[in-house]
Amino acid sequence: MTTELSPRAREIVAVARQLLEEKGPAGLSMRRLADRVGIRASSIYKHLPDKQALEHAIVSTVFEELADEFEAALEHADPVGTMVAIYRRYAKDHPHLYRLMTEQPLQRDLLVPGVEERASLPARLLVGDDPDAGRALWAFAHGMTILELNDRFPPSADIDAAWRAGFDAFRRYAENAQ
Amino acid sequence: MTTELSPRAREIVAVARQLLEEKGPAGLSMRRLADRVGIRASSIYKHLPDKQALEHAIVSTVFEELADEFEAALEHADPVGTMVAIYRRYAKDHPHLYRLMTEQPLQRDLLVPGVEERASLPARLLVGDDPDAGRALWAFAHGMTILELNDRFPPSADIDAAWRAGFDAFRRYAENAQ
DNA sequence: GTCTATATCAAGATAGAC
DNA sequence: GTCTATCTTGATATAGAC
Repeated sequence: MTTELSPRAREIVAVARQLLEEKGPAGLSMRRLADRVGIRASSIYKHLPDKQALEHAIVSTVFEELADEFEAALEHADPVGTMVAIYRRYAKDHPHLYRLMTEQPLQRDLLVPGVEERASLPARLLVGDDPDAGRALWAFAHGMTILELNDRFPPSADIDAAWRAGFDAFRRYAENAQ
Repeated sequence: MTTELSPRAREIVAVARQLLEEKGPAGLSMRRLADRVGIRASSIYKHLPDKQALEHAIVSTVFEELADEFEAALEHADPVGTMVAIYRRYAKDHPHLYRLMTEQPLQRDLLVPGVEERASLPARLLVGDDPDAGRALWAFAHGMTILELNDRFPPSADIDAAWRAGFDAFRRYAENAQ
């Protein structure tokens, strides 16, 4: 459980997160992590059971960070647009974290309880009271984000325009539903 | 270049594809592949320069297969709906192939020339003459697909309904644009 | 075009001393 | 809570004989 992490474990997780952001998933090995922390790889296992736990602890910090930003966006004039912009921005600034967070099934019992819900609650508020449309919008945002990260759009593509088109489609959908 | 693959190389690629589908990316090693083919790992390098080339050869076969299915869908009454259904279905039936195809930047010079375009041409036809909306729809479809594969929707989510909501949003968007 | 043999490197994880 | 030493497993890839 990430909830009961010791202060020392939290330090290690913070270093691991930095390492991942810098070097990518292949760069996050227990040995390299230990090097940065200044201890031996075997010592990490005194603080965290295994690599999976480490990764999920990192993901928890990301969820918390995103949730904070989303909640702050509720104050803005256009919260929906702001949150989508935050989402896109965050992925661009932290591509490896974004991948870690989305590119694999989560083991939810390894997360800090509640963080996933906190980070997804704003998304559920986006499209009126329609959770299905909310998930569809999330899928669109994730699709755009990850396809861009993976360089899957042709060089000629106007990615901003694609974001606008999809966003408009969902906005109109939400308006007509009311 | 995948274009100039020898018949023997093609056999190896076909076995590799099967292996990937069965065991996932971690299961696709040169050794295991060689085992299945009935030769030694080192012999593979007489037919394919490296693993990257092997993976891109597999991806090319997938593009071709998908393109064929998409083009056949043009005959249907509702080609748009049919293609989206094909897309979703294909990913569900071949999750590892789908991941291989989408979860990394492609090195396009390693693909059979033209296959990517063939597979994406139907997608571009979906939303009128608006390539931005077409890309947005693709992003939506990919997002839904990969989030479902990665088990990222909560158990309570009605995934069919989310597909419908997003699809409706884009359909209405396309109708209003005309 | 296949083989044997090997280079090279890396990973996650554990045992047990201190 | 840290260490040394080690286990176990795996990978991609090359050299050179046949």
